[in-house]
Amino acid sequence: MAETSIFPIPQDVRKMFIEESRPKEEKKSKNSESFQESISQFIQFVSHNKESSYGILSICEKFRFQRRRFYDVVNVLEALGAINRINTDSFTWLGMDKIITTIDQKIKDNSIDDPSSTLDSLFPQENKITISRLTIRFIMCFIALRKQSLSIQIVAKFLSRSNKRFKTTLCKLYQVVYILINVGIFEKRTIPSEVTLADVYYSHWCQNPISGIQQLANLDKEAPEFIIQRRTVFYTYLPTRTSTYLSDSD
DNA sequence: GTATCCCGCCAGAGT
DNA sequence: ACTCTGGCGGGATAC
Repeated sequence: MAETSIFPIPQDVRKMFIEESRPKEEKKSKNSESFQESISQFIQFVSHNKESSYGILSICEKFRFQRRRFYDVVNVLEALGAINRINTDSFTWLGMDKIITTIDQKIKDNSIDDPSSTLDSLFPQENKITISRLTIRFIMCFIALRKQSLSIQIVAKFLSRSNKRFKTTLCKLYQVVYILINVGIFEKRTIPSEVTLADVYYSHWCQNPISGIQQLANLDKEAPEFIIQRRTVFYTYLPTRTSTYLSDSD
């Protein structure tokens, strides 16, 4: 009897199937309100405990994250600078306050407040739709437009304007929103399709005076013209005649 | 019908 | 070879 393998014994039980194989128990409702809980409990935990580093696998188990989902959470938080990945299986928690810093830096690096920056220059092509890049871009939309609320549909339409991957972009934006709501960056949604930036962040990123330009009123009304201009372009990306159903293309 | 988001396949990257 | 990562988007569910 050579190697073959009647049945390869799961040598590494620790990994794989942390959650993947659990839905054996009949149908058990339909969804997992646990994902939300997992996220907030995780944030809670990690904000208090000041440990040098955490293991991805152990966190998954501890908070019952489906592995695939935890990667999403980590990527979003890492993009925002709250987490730093050390290596496979471990990361450090830098803190929620790092988010402000991270975005502030992006604002500078990308000349978001430069009147000569147009929407197209600020949001270039994007073939791979990574959740981390979408996270940053989405937040940048609020800042570039100086808006506290945006329609997720239009944002998806706008961000996918070149790659034609509306469906995928929209799905991912929803994932990002879902996570960021539980992290406190976005507020709970009330109006369908509308996503609102939490006050603290809105006032920090969107109500600060723009460098060169005159002080601006924090009202949607009296924004500098270049902001108005961007908004005009942005709202060109029509209110999709709905369709999560029309997969990509078109 | 539309808005949300659950879910996991499978292709690449990493070791 | 293997495992780890995460792009991708079908399709179920909620409203």
